[in-house]
This record gives sequence, structure tokens and C-alpha cells, in this order.
Amino acid sequence: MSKPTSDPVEINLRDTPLALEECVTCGQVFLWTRRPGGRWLGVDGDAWFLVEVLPDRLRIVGDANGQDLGARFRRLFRLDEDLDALRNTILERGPELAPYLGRRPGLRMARPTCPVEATFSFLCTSNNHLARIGGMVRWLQGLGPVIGQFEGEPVRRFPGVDRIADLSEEALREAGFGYRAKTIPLAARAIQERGGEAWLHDLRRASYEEAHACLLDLPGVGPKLADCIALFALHHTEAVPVDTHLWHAAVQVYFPDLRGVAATPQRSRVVGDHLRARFGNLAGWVQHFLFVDTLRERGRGGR
DNA sequence: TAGGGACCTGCC
DNA sequence: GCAGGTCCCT
Repeated sequence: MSKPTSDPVEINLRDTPLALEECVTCGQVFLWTRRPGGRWLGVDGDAWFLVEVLPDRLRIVGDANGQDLGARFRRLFRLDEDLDALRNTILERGPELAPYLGRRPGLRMARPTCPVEATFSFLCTSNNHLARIGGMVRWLQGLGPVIGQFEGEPVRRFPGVDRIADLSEEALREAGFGYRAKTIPLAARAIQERGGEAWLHDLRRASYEEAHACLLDLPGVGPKLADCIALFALHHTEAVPVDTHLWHAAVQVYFPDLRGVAATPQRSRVVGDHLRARFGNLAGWVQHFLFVDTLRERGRGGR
């Protein structure tokens, strides 16, 4: 229950490029809403931020539950990583990606603090469009504890695994979750059985391959969602979620023989393996540039 | 391993 | 009518 902490934090965008709007609307984090005056209100784990976007800098107020607000924001958007150096490394290994990176200046991968928030956000994305995903994730957020007040409204964090496990399929169906109403509580109960949130934290320390295999065992989680969760919830940057957009881009750039050919699980796996062989633990970053660029160029889409 | 259909909603 | 992942069945 807190008002913003006293002093605004400023981020100089010339030193640390960050295309905030692109980063919070491309389907990697789902708890950010546009506010009047060029501002964004966002939640990450137990922290919340109100970010004013100015031409050369960001001005941030909010509350990080006793932690340093600026440090939490920098961690969320990987501002401690040198974006120019990272892009240069990608371009050295893959000069063919220059047009994709060139169209996406300031695009960064998010690094959400709370694996529960990110995991269940991605469970909402299966076979779904960004517009509807946002509503579903925010409905779940409405079940979470209040962590602040902004303009008279409570700001809530995402609920824990136990709260989601208690939900009934009927309640979620009424809330418009469609057939995900069945798998979301089942996935929460499966995570409970494996040790709850701590199990997800342990998977951050496991290898990418092991984490991916464990996630595949959860109800409603197939190869694509397992890669989304591995990449964003667990920070395994070798993960390459292959959805329809990434398939399209990868075929254009790397598999011209497969133009017009439908993606299959087998062929999608080949795409991920190819990017890992070429880019190592930057494969997830490469996926991100290709995905976001193709999403923007082809119009609306899912995640 | 591939190929089919069902699932739920909103957009074309 | 179709897109978009997962699951189940052949």
C-alpha cells in the first residue's frame, strides 16, 4: 500500500536505448497500460512503475517494495546489458539480420522478476491474439494483492500459484478464457505438486534443455509455450519460441526452400536448433528481433 | 512422424 | 470464414 517513492528516477535514453512502448506492447510482458500524458503504468512482480516517456529520457516513479526502484526497472528491461554490443555480436554472426535489427532500434527483451506472473501470462497466449490476451492477464491480475495506489486506484501484483490453483474452470469460462479455463488451474495444480513457485525458480538454474522438458509436462504447455516460458519467465536466452510469425521470418531468411510450407513440430524444432547453432545463447534475442519485426510488418498477431 | 479435427474468441 | 497452439486420435 504505497504512494510513489519520493524522488523520480531518470534513465538517459542516449546512454541506454530503450523503446519502451514497443517493449511493453509486443507480447513479452502484459501488465503495462497506457496512461494520459505519454505515460505507462506497469507492474513487475512486487514492484510497480509509472514511466513518463520524454524525448531523451524516461522519468520513473513507483514503488519497488523496499528495493531500489531504478535498479528494478533496469533489471526488468536488461538496461545493464550493452544493447549496441549485443546487436553488433548478432550482426557479426548473422549479417543477414541487419534489416530486422535496423527496423527495431531500442528493442529489448524483458526479464520479468516473477516466474509465476510470466508463466501464467503465457498460458493465456496459446492460440490467441494480443488484444484478448491483455484482458485475460489483467483479469488474473485483479485476483492479486494490492501493492500500491495510483490516482485513487489500487495497483495489484499478479496472484500466486495457490490463488490460481483455487480457480474453477467455470469461473474462468465466465471471464472469457475459453478452453484455457481448463488448463490454467490444472497447470497451477501441477506446479503446486512439483513444489510451487520455488520449482519455477529452480528451473532458472537448470539447463535450458531440462527446463524445457519439465515445462512440456505441464497441462496446456506445448513446445512453443515451453520456449516462451523458458525465455521470459526463466531467462533461458537460448530458447526460441517458434510461432507462426517466427516461422515466416525464419523461412524468409534461412530456409527459402520452405517458403509457403506449413510449420510442423519437427520443422519448428529445426528452426530453433538452427538459431542456437548459429547464435548460441543469443538465439532468444535473435528470435525476439525477428518476431517483433514480423509482428509489426504483418499486422496484428498473437504471441 | 505426419495429418487430421476440436477447442474459443475476435478479427477479416 | 479464418488465424492461432495444444491435445488427442488415426
